[in-house]
Amino acid sequence: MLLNIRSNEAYQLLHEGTLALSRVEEAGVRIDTDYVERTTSELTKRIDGLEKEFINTNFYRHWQHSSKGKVNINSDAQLRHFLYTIKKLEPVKFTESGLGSTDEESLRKLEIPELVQLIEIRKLKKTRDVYLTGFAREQVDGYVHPSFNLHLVKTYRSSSNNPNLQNVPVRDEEAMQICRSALFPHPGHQFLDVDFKSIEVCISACYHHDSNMVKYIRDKKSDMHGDMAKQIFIMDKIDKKNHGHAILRQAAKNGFVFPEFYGDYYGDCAGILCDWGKLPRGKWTTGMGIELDTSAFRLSDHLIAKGINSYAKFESHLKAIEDDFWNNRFAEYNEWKKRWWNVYQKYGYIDLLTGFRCSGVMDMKNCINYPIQGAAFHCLLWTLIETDKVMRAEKWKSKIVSQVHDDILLSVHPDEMDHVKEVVYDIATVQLPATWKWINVPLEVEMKAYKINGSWAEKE
DNA sequence: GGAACTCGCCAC
DNA sequence: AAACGTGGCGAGTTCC
Repeated sequence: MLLNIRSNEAYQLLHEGTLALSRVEEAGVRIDTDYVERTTSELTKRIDGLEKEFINTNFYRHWQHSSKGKVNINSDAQLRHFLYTIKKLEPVKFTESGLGSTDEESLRKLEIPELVQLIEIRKLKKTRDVYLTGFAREQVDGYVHPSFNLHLVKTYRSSSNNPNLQNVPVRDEEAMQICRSALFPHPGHQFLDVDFKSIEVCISACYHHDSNMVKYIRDKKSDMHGDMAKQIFIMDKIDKKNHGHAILRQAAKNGFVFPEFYGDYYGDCAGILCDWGKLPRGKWTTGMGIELDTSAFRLSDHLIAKGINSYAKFESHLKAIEDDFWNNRFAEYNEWKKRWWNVYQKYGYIDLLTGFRCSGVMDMKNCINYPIQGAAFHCLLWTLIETDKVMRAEKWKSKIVSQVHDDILLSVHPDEMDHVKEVVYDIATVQLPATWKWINVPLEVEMKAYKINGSWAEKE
């Protein structure tokens, strides 16, 4: 990756960031090696059992019978050949190089029970082989010391390896429990997680200054995702305390707002939202899709009542919303996107607000996303550097132990907890915006403490 | 026979 | 036409 540094300040950020992250690496994260060993062999037993079950199915026998040599159930190539050439099933999607996909989504959509078993085996193997054995391999005297790199990523974000602590499962409850139960703060400490709230949305506003977007960020009573949920699901109001409303708001956020910000379009959003809501691609009738308030009231009932009774109608509904989103609600953001793309096409590069330059082959989505992702991460990096300075000056027992894009993980001595929180809060929300004058919206952080001596799976 | 590579998948 | 960016693994292929 070409590091193109355009200011002394940018140089200084990387220089100090590298030193601060080397201290994070040195501090390390404690691992319970007995737990890792025990759990690895438990997982192996479970995987062996599941594989025996799988091998006893007619599906597997057919697969083996159709194959020249011994079937390797871990081989996507062999599975692909069996499903799409031997059984002549129609792939639901294709890989980059045009082959039938065998990823989880594809296997689920084929609705073959044995493939669900295979998905479970894949998941457990990944948990065991990538995470648990990775931790065991990398640990030295009961601590892992992941590298945090600042020179590898073309967006000027960071990356992590040996082991990678930036992709430890969290959304999948079972995988999260298994992996994060291995990782601990320093003895007598507790983890503290500091998270910038919607930092990429905030940083995007620093580039485009869209007045409606700035209003959404500044006005705590406004609710962008709630407003989009109202529009997408045709509702008068969204009450965050109502469960049915809350899930619709979440769907609007993950199925429309973020995809649109990243450069996706209404057609994909329709697919994402219908998959999420368990609605089919064709005509909709009563009683379809996920439950809203009660089991009697389903998503299709709600949408049909609003005049949307098919996938096609929902898609054109989203098309109109997208049009309103970019040409009305966030028209200034949209103008910025066009200007930014023109700048790249004319000069061959774009500059981040933090003094770094992105060049090379980029499409329009890259041009929009790189500077936002990079500068957002630089807010985190600046916060980490300044926290590290205070930590050393005041000789804290507490340490910074990890970092991922908009999130800092500390191992905190309980006596220092209140002070650490205060210092980090002040650096992130007061000192940072005061230092980088281009930050034109308030920044917020959320802090979550974990149990004393508790693993990374045990929130307080 | 092993190193180095690509692909596909999947975790964030 | 159609989601940004990573790291790491196993399978399979190619090269020496």
